[in-house]
Amino acid sequence: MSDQAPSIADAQFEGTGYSYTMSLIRGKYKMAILYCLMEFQPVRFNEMRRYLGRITDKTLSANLKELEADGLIARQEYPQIPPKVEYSLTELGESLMEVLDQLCTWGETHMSGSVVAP
Amino acid sequence: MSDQAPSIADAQFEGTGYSYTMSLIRGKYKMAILYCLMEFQPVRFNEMRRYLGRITDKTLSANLKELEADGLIARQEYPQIPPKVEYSLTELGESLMEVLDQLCTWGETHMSGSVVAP
DNA sequence: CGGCATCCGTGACGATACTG
DNA sequence: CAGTATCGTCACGGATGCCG
Repeated sequence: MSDQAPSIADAQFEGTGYSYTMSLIRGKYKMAILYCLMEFQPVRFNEMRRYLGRITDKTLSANLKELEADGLIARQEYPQIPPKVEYSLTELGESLMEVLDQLCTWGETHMSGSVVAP
Repeated sequence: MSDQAPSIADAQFEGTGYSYTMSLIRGKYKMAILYCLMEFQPVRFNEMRRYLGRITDKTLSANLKELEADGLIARQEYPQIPPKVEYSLTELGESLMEVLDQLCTWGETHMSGSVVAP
C-alpha cells in the first residue's frame, strides 16, 4: 500500500538508497581511493599514499578498513619480509565505480567555468 | 612525454572531474537537499528543514548558500509579509541529479544484502 | 613496508536566542 | 517565515613516533 505520490510532509531522506550510498563514500579520500583502485589495481599501501598526496598513514589505513568492511575493496596480504599488501576492488566495488565514473564525467564537463590547463 | 597509459607514479586525484563533483556535494546534507528539490521543487525553507530531520536553520542556510553559489540551485524570494522564499534546481542542478539518481538506485539495490541490524 | 598509538587542530554541525 | 548571531561539541583528518 501507500503507493501514492509522495508528499514532502512525511518524506524522509534517511533510509533512501542515496543516503546509503553516500555513507559509503563519505570522507575526504574515500572516493579518491576507489578511483585509484579503479585505474591502477592492484595497488600497494605506499603507492596509494603517494597517489593521494598528503594523506597520512593513519587516515589511509582507517579509510581502507572502512571500505573493506563495507565490502567495496579487498585486501590481499602476503606474509613475507618486507611486508606486502595489495588492495583491489571487489565486484561490489566495481559496480559502484561504474556509477561513480559518471560523476567524474559530469564534473569534467561542467567544471569548464574553471578550465584547469594541464 | 608521450600519450602512454597513465602510471600511478605521477597520477593525481586533484583536478579530476571526480574531485570537482565531490566538492559540490560534500557535507552531511548537500545531497539530501538536492534530492529533496528533485522530488518536491519548488520547496520553501521550512518545508525543507522538516524534510531533512534534525538540521538546524544555520546549517541549512549555509548549505543553501553554497549550493546557490555553485549554481546548482536557484533562490526565488517574494518580498512580502510573511516572507516567502522558494528554492529549486537550476538546469545545472538537474543535470547533476540525473547522475546522482543512479547512486540512489545503486544504493537501493545493494543495501539489502548487507543490512546492518541496529 | 605496512601499519598502529597518541596528541592535537580544524571545521562542520547542533542548540539556543534574536531579528526583519 | 526566513533567516542571523553566538557558543559549544565532536568527528575527521594531520603530525609524530614506534613496531613486526
